[in-house]
Amino acid sequence: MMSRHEKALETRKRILRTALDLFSDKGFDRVSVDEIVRKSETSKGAFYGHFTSKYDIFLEKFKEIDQFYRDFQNSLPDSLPAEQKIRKLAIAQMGYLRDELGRDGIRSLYAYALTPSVDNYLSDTERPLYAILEQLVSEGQEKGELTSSASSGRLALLVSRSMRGTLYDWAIFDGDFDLSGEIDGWLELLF
Amino acid sequence: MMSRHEKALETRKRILRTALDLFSDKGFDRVSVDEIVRKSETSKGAFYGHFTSKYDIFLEKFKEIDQFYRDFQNSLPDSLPAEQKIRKLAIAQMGYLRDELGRDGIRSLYAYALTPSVDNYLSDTERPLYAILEQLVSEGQEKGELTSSASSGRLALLVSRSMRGTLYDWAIFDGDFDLSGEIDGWLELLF
DNA sequence: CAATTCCATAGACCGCAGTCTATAATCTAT
DNA sequence: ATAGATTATAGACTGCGGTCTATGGAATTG
Repeated sequence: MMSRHEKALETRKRILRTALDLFSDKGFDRVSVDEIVRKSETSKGAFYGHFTSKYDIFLEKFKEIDQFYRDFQNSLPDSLPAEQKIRKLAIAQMGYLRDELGRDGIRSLYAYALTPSVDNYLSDTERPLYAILEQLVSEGQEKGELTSSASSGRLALLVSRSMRGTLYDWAIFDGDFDLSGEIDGWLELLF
Repeated sequence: MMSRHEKALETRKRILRTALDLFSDKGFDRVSVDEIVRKSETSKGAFYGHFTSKYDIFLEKFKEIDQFYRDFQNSLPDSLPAEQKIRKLAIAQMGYLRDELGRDGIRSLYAYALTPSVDNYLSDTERPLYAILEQLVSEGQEKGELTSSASSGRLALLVSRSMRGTLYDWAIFDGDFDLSGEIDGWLELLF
């Protein structure tokens, strides 16, 4: 027999699975919570017992990107100048987001981050992305490849802001430019 | 006697007035269309007859900024280097938006721009802001003050993207930095 | 094993933006 | 002036994300 707790985990998993399938199938905001609940044969009560919002589920998927960042960082050859590393990371990130979330997903994520009084993921400076960027910037500053006119933390923030700005524009301009090329040209100009 | 048309304009004005008052009073998303309709003694039918959405009303106000840009451009002394002009414009813009829309307003505007299939204002490259920026960039390029490694249109786009990125961050980071200072530091680094 | 507590879930319900339909007042044509 | 077309408006209605309440069965306690 299954314990109450085990059954609950099972329910959670079924909701998550169904939701992510539907999202990737129809796009985030063409899927309603009622539909998720119906298809997973659960209920609103179960849904909101396990997740704080529809977007919360979405974040589960988005958080995979943290692993992607870590893996990518490890795959970078040590010999590369820091500037190149940062640019490569940015390019890879853009490709990843485009393929995994798509314009619709980015749009939903960025809109959600604007919801008031929500601990949104984008503004969480504890994300691995910040740590990785800061480390790369520090490295570049030590080697004298990057300006030291600002702290590594600040430069990392500015780079991440560039990424957000580019992704935001990509979302509002209907994705009619190449994300990777755009961030690359941008960082080239910046450095 | 008032003509049908005149009465309609009157209704439109009353709705607009009431809505903007409520917005500035309580913040955009703490005001419901029902409340606007109740307080202006009209109806949903009237509301959506005159405006395509709740955000549409909001844009009416936002469009005032176009005049602000034009006025500001005219007030800039000719002698100033183009880079300085751009920075001054950016700083003034940030101050204006902070005071006129506030973090709440910016948040709503930026979230709305992400709504699918909406002709949003932010991505409208016909806005005066683009024309002004492009002109200033051209000027700087002619005088050799700015790089010519990219077209004036492209540089203007990148500057405007910087503004959006900064405003977006301001919104998601709870407005806990100084907008004007931030964009100034940013552009300084960029140029 | 019986009594009590706890908690995952079902689904009615709420407030919201936006749509649809009916209607009454005005405008146009004869 | 009257009949018919047009249109601004009222308000019922829909679909949505999210909340609240009730309940049945598992966990805990003696």
